[in-house]
Amino acid sequence: MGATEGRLSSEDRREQILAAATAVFGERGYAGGTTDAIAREAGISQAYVVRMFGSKEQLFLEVARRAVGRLEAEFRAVISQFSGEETMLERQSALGRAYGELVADRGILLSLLHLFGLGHDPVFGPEARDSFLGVYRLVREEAGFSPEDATDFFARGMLNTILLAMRMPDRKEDPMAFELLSTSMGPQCEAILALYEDAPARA
Amino acid sequence: MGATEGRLSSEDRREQILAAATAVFGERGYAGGTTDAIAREAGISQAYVVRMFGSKEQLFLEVARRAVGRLEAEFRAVISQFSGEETMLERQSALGRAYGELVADRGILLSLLHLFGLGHDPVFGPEARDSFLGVYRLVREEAGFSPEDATDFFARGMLNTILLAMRMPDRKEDPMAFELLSTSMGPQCEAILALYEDAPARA
DNA sequence: CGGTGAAGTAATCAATTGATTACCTCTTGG
DNA sequence: CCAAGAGGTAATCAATTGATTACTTCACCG
Repeated sequence: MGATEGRLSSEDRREQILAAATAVFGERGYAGGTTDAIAREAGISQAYVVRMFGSKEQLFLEVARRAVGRLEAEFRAVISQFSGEETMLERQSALGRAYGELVADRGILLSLLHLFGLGHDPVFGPEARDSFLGVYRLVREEAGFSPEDATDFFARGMLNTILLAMRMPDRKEDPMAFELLSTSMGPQCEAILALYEDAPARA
Repeated sequence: MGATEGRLSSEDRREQILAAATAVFGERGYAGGTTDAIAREAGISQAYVVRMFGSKEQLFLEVARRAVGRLEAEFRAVISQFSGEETMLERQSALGRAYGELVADRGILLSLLHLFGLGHDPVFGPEARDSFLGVYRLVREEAGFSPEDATDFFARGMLNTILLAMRMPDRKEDPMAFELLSTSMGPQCEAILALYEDAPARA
């Protein structure tokens, strides 16, 4: 995301800022992510970040809504392929792979995790609950998961996301950590660890 | 935690500040939790909070270490009761109850969750990974869980913690939310929801 | 051309916040 | 009593940060 690009259309710039904000909020959370860090990541001025979205709060809301949108879109794409002939296990791993795809755009899942930590907030709290329930409803009703299967699926997803948030892959040489990572992430473990190698490490 | 108490010994005051900090950091996270909010919660001056612990960073470190300590202590207490005759399911629900106990002191689990979100941080990142691996090791080696059982156990714990962090119990009248809560928390659901009623809501 | 509107920024502001300092106020032992 | 040390705070600082404003630059159209 260097500063090498010249002028962009409002629409393109908007996308670029959203991408930068997703990365920054994903790493630092809402309170910890500054509009200045986002601006630097996008190669523009801090003033423009704020002006384009009105406020940091609005920007985070858009980041969160995009993230949920991507998650739901990815799930729906998989669900639409269901024939009704699959075993439950097949459905579960298909959705699991969809989830795995999202790891590539790491900020998406991490931003959502940070959103979920803001339940106390009068703005983000309701947003978090609505978002989570929306995805749960999707998996229950459209993917046809039982309450137990859906809960297991989300539980595993949350553990995987937290392992990424804490950068557990940094410890993959530790046998205990590797066991945990590969047990939790299952067959996608290798792919995810590989993806993770090019971690920005823009701490 | 009113301001009704007079002078306390350094030791008592320290405990009180740690309790206040656990609650505040649990709700707002590290970046979002101010030393001033902690001071108000403890009924003392902001200056004293900082002076007692040297820095906000040190304070959060102590909060996090205490939280992990409590979690491990609770687990060890349960594990020490194991006879070697239980089924795996019995062991799992015994540890699950131990986890449930900690919900009473809600800040503990939520502070840990926020710690886990700080994997990028040069100080808190390593702390988070060490802490998590320490508890995992405990469950694997001392409680005798297989990698799969341990992973399932942690996955469920993470989902439960996130549901608390996002205040999903506020939505318990929504059938979908209630289904999710009761499926994830299992038999302890009622007790946890009851505990949650007296949520401080000190947003 | 020239001017008009969109893209973008430098400069600056006001509020917040972690930290520091100098001071106050009890208690307690000699 | 009184000195000394521990508990504790008011006042203040410097840095950070989200937001605002006035300005600049550039593309394009008539």
